[in-house]
Amino acid sequence: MSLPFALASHLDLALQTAAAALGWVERGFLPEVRVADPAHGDFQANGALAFAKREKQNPRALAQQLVDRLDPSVRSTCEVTLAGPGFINFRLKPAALLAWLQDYDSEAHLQGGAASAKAGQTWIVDYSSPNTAKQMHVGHLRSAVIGEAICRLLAFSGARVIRDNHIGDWGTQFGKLIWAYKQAQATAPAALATALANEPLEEFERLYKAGHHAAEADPAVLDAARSELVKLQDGDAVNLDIWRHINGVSLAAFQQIYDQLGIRFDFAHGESFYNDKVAAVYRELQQCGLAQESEGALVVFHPEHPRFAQQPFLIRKKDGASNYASTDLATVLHRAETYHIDGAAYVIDFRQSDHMDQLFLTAQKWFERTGRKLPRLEHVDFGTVLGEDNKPLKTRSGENIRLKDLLAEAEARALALVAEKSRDLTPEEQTGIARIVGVASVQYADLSQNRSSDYVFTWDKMISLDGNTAAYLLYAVARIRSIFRKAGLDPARPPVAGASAPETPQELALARRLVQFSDAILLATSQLRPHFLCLYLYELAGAYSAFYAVDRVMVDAAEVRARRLLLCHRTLIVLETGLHLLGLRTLERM
RNA sequence: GCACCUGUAGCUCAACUGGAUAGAGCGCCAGACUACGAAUCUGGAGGUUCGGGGUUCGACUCCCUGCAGGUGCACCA
Repeated sequence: MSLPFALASHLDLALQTAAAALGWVERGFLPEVRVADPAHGDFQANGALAFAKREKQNPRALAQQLVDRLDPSVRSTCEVTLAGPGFINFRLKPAALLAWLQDYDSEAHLQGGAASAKAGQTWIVDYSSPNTAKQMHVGHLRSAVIGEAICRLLAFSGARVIRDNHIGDWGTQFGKLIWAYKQAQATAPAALATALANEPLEEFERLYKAGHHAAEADPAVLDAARSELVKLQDGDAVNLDIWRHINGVSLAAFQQIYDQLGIRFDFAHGESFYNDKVAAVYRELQQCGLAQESEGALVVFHPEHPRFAQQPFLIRKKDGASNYASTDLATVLHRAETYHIDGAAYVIDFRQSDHMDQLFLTAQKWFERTGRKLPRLEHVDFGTVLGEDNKPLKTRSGENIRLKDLLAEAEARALALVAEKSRDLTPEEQTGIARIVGVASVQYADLSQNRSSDYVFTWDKMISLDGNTAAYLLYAVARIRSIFRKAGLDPARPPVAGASAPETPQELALARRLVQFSDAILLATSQLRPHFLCLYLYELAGAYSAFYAVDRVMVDAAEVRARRLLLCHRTLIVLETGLHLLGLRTLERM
């Protein structure tokens, strides 16, 4: 017996075939197969209900007809029952569970099963995107963490994924910064050189603040700063050098954070990259009648829209300068033409929803009028990270919390816990474990929640080992690995020959959870919501812990031992695969 | 003022986009280690899903309306 990776879509297909024989497909019948409450079965099909409603017929009778036409192979793997007003329930037989588990025996095979969903597609993911000359702070966390998980989910589903860090490297902050830099160079060059050698990004940040304050106090400074900006934008060699220096330093500092989070971009095409591409945007949008002059600026209105009929999409400022609307439009075009993308996911704060809506609407009309094919554009929005006072998370003094400090504190808290719980490990081992647990906890706390809402950042809840946390999942992984280690077995080659089908309630519950991996992947990927995968992994780990508590693995009966080792091993690879998809690192022991 | 998001157990969150008896964790109560890691597991109590209407076999989910909080709305991204 061999079973497909995605059992739900397999059942879906079988039902569609049966429906076609009944002539229902033309009338719009959809099976609607989904994971069921375990009390009812493994999967359920609800389609007969909606169809019966439209056809004004008895849903239960229609469901019965469907079941009668079902291919016999379905009945050989599932118990099929009718329930309630017309639900069709499917419960996999133990032998079928075993067959699936035997087939999907490695991360590579799981991926092979999942890879058909987005095969042949190219997606670009636009995430993280901090501004240069500033340190990354807690406000940059979600885009980076969620964006990385989405990249991995898309790639796992078979897409070619391009990771683009759309950094803010062309903002107005550079005028003040360059002015202050030149000031410092003129008055205290040695101190400047030392500071830049030791903590370059901190120094640039300090310079920016100095420039900002000076400009506020003295209009002459403000003018000077503006003229530095104009010189930069006109290509002044000295200012360009300073600007490059700032960006280089910034990217290096960002990369330290990205290394901790396991992120590596394909490129970082910031706003400056699109400098020479915005003129074409102005020209085309005017030519196709989308853009118009208003109050000296170039804007796009959308007359059919309740808000954007009045609220302009401002693509060129009255002083002629570009802004992020212009560069974002240029970016859409560049990505579409250069990479032939099928879709682009913008992992950006919900506060920019208006901007994204206007961008997408404008791009859609622009592409339509110029005969281009528009890729799917998705705003993957997310809420704010709040402190326990339900206000945006800040330090006690009201500053943004630097991401560097946040991750360091997570590691420190994890270390305190590891040192307490795992006294038998060496200090080096404890530190290594804390590094992974700390960062994973931060990542998981963010990912496990529906990204649409704000979330409250609580140290205790995050690092704690109870509930839906990274540590709970990592602990489950460590316990499985521990069994193999103690038994002297290689988890890469588990001795599972002769395994019998799952039998005890806990074995069955665990096996059922395992075969639903594909559903979790599909759900998380199709909606670009990693929390669905988190929820699944948490439930899987829970099913494993329940199994572990009741069914001893290393028993004498060979067949029982083999099937329990099989369950352990498959749980291990699914947990690890899932955690890696979320961007987390996993552990041997903790 | 207009628009968008959010409102679910004391707290933090789920509920697969209209499906079956709204589920978890924390906290609280009661249990389980001389066998593979108790950082665990098993039970229990806890709900007018913000209020009020409506749509239908069926609503946390869709529509209308009110309330509360957050966010955005012409040159910063």
